[in-house]
Amino acid sequence: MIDHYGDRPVYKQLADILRDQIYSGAVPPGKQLPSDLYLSQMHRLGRGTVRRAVEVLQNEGLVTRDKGQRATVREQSPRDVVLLEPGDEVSGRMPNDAERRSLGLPVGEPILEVRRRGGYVDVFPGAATTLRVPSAED
Amino acid sequence: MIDHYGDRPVYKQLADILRDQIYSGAVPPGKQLPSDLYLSQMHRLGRGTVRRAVEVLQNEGLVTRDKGQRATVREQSPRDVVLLEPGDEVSGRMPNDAERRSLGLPVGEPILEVRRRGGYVDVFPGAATTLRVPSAED
DNA sequence: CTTGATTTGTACGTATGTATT
DNA sequence: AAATACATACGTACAAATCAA
Repeated sequence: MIDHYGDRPVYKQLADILRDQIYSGAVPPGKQLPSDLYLSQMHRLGRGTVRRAVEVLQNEGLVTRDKGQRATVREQSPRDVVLLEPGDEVSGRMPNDAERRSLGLPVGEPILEVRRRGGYVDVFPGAATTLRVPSAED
Repeated sequence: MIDHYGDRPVYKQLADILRDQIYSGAVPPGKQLPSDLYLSQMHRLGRGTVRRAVEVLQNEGLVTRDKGQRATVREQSPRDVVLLEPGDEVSGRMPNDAERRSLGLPVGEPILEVRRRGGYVDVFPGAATTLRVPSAED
């Protein structure tokens, strides 16, 4: 239940509820969350508050949102495997808006940045890429 | 200038302006952005629209926000170096709210997830960690 | 140290436009 | 064509943290 008098903001409480439903499988990948209107009536909240809650999940990479469609639970992306080389250095960061568009990334997906020995840098979508350190078998 | 009649939403236009000021060094790391009130008057926008713009930059990891303080441009974190091993696999994702708190991560910082050969998983803050593939010198 | 001003955070409501069903 | 649903943008109000005198 939503507690309007507690310390935790209402929109985070709703985000917690919806996140639990996703983690538990009650709303599995590919399925949609209820509409803004339904959630706002169900929990007696303003629509803006509901939207903030869903936005939290979007920024966590759990759901995608498209205009006119209800928020959809993200499926696990098929991962490209990229082999790393000795001396490579990996870090993570969020893309800016232009990068996200040019790489076709959904909101909530980070970038893996690989700095190669030569000095140049490769970027990969964080949730759709596995960077692998070669072992004897490779 | 903000174009109220263009296709690009106003809050993204303002985010673009502020992002440029950060990238260009006009507002360097450690310095603060102008207040909501200043920006809303300067650009003739509602405060909510300004806050959405700054939120964009927060989710990109460019600024941190704390109640009562203006948004601050993030400094480059000192990076811990972690050595990878043969067979390790690296991917990236966003933390959920609980993870972010327990790891002490700012909003907009992704997690680097390292799956080790043995099967267990280590997580590191994406912007404060360099994962290094050992080379001959190491 | 205390007070008052500034500033952010949350939550509500309303309205309009646009995409999907 | 109509109903549903999301996206944007405005406004108001109050609480809480910070800052400055």
